[in-house]
Amino acid sequence: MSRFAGRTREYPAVSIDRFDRDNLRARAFFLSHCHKDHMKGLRATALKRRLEGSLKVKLYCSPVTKELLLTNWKYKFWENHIVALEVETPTQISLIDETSGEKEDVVVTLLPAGHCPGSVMFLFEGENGTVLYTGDFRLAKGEAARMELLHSGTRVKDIQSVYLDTTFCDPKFYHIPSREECLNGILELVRSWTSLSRTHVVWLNCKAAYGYEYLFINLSEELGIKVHMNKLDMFRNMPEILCHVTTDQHTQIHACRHPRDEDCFRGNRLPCGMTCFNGTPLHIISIKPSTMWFGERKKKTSVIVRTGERTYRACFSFHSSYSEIKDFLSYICPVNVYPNVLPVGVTEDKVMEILKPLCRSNRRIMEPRYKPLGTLKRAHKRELSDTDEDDLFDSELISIRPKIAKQQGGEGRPSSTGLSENSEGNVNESTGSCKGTTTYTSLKVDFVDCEESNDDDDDEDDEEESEKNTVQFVSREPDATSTATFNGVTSDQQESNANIPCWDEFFTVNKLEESSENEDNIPSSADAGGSQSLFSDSDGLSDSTHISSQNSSQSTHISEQGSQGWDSQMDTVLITSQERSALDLSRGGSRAVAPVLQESPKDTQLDSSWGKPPGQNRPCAHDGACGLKSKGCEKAAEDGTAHVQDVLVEISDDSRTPDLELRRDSQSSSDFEIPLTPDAEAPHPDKLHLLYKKLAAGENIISEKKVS
DNA sequence: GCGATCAGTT
DNA sequence: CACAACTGATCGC
Repeated sequence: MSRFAGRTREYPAVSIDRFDRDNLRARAFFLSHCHKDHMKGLRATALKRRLEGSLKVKLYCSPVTKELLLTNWKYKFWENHIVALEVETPTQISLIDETSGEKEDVVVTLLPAGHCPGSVMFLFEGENGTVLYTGDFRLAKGEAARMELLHSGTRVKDIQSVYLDTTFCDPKFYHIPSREECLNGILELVRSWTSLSRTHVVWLNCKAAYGYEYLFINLSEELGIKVHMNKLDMFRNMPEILCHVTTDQHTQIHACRHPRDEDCFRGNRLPCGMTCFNGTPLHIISIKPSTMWFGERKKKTSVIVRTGERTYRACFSFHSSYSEIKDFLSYICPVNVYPNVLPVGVTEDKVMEILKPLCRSNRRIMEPRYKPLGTLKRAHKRELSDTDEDDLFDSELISIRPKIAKQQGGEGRPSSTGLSENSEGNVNESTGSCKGTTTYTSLKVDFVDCEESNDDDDDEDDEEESEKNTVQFVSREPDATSTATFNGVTSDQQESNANIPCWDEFFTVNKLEESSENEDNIPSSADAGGSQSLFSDSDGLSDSTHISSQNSSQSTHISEQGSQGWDSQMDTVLITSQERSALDLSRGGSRAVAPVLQESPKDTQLDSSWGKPPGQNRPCAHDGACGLKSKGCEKAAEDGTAHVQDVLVEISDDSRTPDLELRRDSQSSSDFEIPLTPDAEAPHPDKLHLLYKKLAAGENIISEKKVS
């Protein structure tokens, strides 16, 4: 949940995603997306009064968000006070204080956030610097690099502060399967079930919130089956969504809800009341989208987990994973970063320990003396602000540009973002910065899923036993060791940074190494540390993932989980990924698996999944709607990375309980490689080494590689 | 009675 | 596990 209090330090005259208390005095309001936790106070009487007493106060949001908001009668009163701003279109807004007449201009740009229909990030540019408020977002690795408006010429804009969605900013959420992978897993499961007969239907147990639309669209497009919903008037002006959903209950895919929908399901009834088709009882399975994550080392596993005789859990995430967050932030490389969310059980200090190393001023901290290095990386004008800490802005900002002193007070409300990073800081724990982090380690914990399968403690009671057979995955990856590290963050980051050499690592490797065990969290740099391996790369292979794109690949596979390994009874299993190939499949599984589905349409589409439905390219809503830009999609297509290779489905006994085994190729991808820095070329390991040596010796190397 | 908050559920 | 919502109880205006 967002703990952002509504205002940024730089532009306190605007309130974003919070409309209560002091925010009522804002000169302009911004709404990043239509989820309740970002709409606090939006329909309160205090705000209504505020609107009545003003001619100028407006609420700015994307066209899709406006549509979704106004469709709800409770927000109808906003009708004459909302201004929809086109996505990716810089717009100047004058912030006028109606009592004093004071005016301040800012240019705001909406950037697609990939969180739910209409979700955007807000980029503010004005006298107090450039500020990015991300709202909630899910952007794959490299996505920031593709956003033109985050750049100025070939470089990333000089961003003063980023107010970041840190929902999964904890090493335990290191990897979350890509949208493509998740979508394909669900698609194949739904396909295998619904193809058995007209009475085999699927209930998508989705939460009452926007964000699943791209799933519905894709299932409908691929299978030709519309998705049943309770109502769809909110999409009346969004044809690309509307044509894939229906209020007709006679369909095989349902996403309808009922207050007691779980009970309905247990009684073999759909939430909408359907129980049979032409007199024949329905065979219903439920698929519950939920977040599944994997620690750095264990990135394998299926994106679908069977949790009961007729129940499945499918991986689905509205937020970026830890590695995606780090990739995003390190690419932006702002002077300051403020977390909008604190992951459960994580303190602000801990989050800041992770984020600060990815910001400009901090780099200094890590290697104070070698400032020159910094220049190596980015040509920006960076100034050295030093104080990393406290004054986040002041000193630095000032140096950079004329900034207004005023706000300090503003900060007063710091609650929201926390800020004071250190001030309060307790920091300490770890002292050694990096290492400290390591602790998180709970590596082992990362896993997740499997448990359910085995024990099933929780959820579904009923069926447990049967299930056992089902679930699966798990596997472990043998070597993971060092490699993993490397792949993980490190590579990402590097990629994102356009292969910028990492000086720190060069010098810190050793230590890092030691800690390697837990590395996940090590600050990026640290990861990089692993870089040695980078060079050697040998191991890298094991996971190959990183290199190219990766993530997708991993996703699916197995997970380690030492605990129960596969032996358990899984009949199903699914694996995926290449890696798997590496492993031998011989798993002790019990039953044979019959390949049922042939290949899926290969290319078809994953891409479209998100973005725009292929067929239609109507620009509008969807950018917002889907969040992702088509560009990305296309790119994926080009790479040809994303495909589902084959799927195996095992139908265990009767048709009713299909165990599915899906095997997917890892290559699917979600990410493609993208050179982040346009002109940069990948440094050759040897060269890098040389460079570092020179640098260490104080020699000049500039001419050589000037990045960007 | 409405709204905000909190705990518990899903 | 988490998210985003919903439900119900409590408290205050």
